[in-house]
Amino acid sequence: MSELKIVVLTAQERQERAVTTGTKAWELFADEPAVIAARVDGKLRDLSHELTEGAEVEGVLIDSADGRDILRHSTAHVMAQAVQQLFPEAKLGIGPPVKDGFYYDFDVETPFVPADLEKIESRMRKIIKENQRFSRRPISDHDAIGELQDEPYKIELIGLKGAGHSEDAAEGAAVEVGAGELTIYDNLDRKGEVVWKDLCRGPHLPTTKRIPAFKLMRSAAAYWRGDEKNKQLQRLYGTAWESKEALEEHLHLLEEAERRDHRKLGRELDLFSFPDELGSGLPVFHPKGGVIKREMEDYVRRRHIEEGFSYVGTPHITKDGLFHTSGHLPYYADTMFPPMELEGAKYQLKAMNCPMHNLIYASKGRSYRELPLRFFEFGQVYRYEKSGVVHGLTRVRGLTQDDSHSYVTPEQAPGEVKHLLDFMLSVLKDFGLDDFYLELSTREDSNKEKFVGSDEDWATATGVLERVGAETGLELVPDPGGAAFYGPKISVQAKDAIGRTWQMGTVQYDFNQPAGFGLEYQAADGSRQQPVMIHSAKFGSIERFFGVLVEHYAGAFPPWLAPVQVQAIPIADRHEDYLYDIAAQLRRAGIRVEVDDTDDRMQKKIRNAQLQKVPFMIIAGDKDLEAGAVSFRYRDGHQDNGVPVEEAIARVVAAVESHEQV
RNA sequence: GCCGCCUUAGCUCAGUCGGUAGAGCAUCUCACUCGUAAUGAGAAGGUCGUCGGUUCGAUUCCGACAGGCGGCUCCA
Repeated sequence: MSELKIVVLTAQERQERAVTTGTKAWELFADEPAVIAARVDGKLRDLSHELTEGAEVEGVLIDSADGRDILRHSTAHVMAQAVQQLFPEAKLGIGPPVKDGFYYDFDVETPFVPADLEKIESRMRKIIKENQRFSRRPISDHDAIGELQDEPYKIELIGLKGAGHSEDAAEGAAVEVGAGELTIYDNLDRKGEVVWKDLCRGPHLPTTKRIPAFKLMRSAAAYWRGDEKNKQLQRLYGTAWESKEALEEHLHLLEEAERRDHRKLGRELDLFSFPDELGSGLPVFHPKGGVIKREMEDYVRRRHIEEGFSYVGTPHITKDGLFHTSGHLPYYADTMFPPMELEGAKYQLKAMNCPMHNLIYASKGRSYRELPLRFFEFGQVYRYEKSGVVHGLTRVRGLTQDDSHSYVTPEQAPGEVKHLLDFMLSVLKDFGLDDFYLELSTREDSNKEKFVGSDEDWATATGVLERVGAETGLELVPDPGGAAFYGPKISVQAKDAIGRTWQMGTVQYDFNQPAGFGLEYQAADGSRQQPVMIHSAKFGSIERFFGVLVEHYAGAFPPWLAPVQVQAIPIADRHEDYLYDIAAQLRRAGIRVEVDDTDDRMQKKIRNAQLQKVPFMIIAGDKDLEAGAVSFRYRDGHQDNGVPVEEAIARVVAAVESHEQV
């Protein structure tokens, strides 16, 4: 038997080894149970992969990103097998790993119900116990089509791959057909007989028993190949992890997210509500939510003025001609509330502010000396979002944008984009969000009719955003096809306290609307030139940002945002006057303070303040009165007793002014 | 918009295999005045989401609509 020279890579070293011909990858990792696949010459392979001369091999650990994907993909196969055993008529769609889990789509007569998930889950446990082997088998397109006669969706994928479209077949389709030759994975029982099979690129775990922990999460419908014109399949979502502990941790994180849900906290903390009488997606802010909203607005208005913006105001409704001029109507009509007819004209609710700002720009002749000219307002807009997408404060039908438009010369554009990005990031940081990445949304060349403007203009605009985005040093993730019809955009994605990302503000480069509105300025040489306008919203929408803040802080806002900053609690009635006096002093210092003079017991008052997540409790009894002091209790339960009144007030004021969390 | 599920007091939820409903918290009243997460007693509060149908009778069964939840598609 001849020898092969191979290289085994680990994080630490590169080890050259000689092995006999026919050696499989698993033989290198036989004493490493956490290795569930191999990376051979940079490509992920099954452990059963046969090594060739010169191969560079690295073990893939089950708890690595690739390892988890493989684990989840294999678990998806187990689920699909269970489904087809229980529902033999189910046809297979696509079953890829996704963030934190996996799904598999099925075409079934009747949608799955929760009880089905339990049945499927227990069948999956049985399959896992059977220790089925995942066995890879290359196959020609022709033979695969013959073998998969009962799986019409798989055959469609093969057809698309044959036509060279495997990558756009559907999100996740690549895990089924990939590029190059097709493979089928056979699930073999202990006797080596094929019990199930699926078209799949792999790689997979060696056997089903290598799935340490999984759980089915929910069922939902999903359009075949992600297109709403196609049939809806039934999608089952599950998750799988390298250990029971990791699964528990994941489930715990989901619970934590539920605990932070802004819809729940909004009710509990009396911040806002969605009265049915108003209609879906139309929030009202209660007094406590109003405090937070006003603090946000006051802050961001002041910052805009500091950054050279002029505060302007525009109406909520306009004749529809304006949106024809701006070019919105052909592209955006579906998302706008339908027009109302009055005096022979059609009036529409405002869905975006930019056209109105353009009118302010156009209200008089403009000189190059005025540029950059920056307008800003809290523009309330109304968008007829499809009923199924409305979601708490993060997706509403009536929203307020902290919307600005900078009118600049083409030469000034890169500088202004940078100005806006830096500004936006500093705003987010002041609200306690400091982990970001950027997304660059561009035109999709294959779908040009969705976008207005020449290739040259798009290239210029995209180039500017890309360059400036890169200069921030933040990760810049491409989002082809995500641009507005009038120009490309950069959006800021912020990570919250438990690692979820939210789309916040945007910067958009627009060369179309200035042309549509005939905007111009007189240049130094006396000629008339067209400005570039740059749209930007720092929060994005006040409502969404509000919702994100609630979840980020889990309702425990830093003092400067907290609706009630100080809850004063007397030990007994006789201490109330003392606290009224301190409260008056705090109010004069601009602090939002309440004295709890209900006839609850003092323990109950503390509980209530705690549940309302008030940052400072100031408690006073006989001891404090004597000493001219108060006692602090913080949200984490820790106390600071006997603090002189003056010092106590200074402490609260300092915390509010510094925007710090306590 | 599409698929599935859900809607009982302000909130969280029981319940009625078809005979018009109950708890805890919150609210109000009274008593208690208390040192760091729930004092006690009492009262009040619901045309069981809306509208139709079936039925002697519907909160319960059926349908439509509205609102919500989880996804898909879309998006600030």
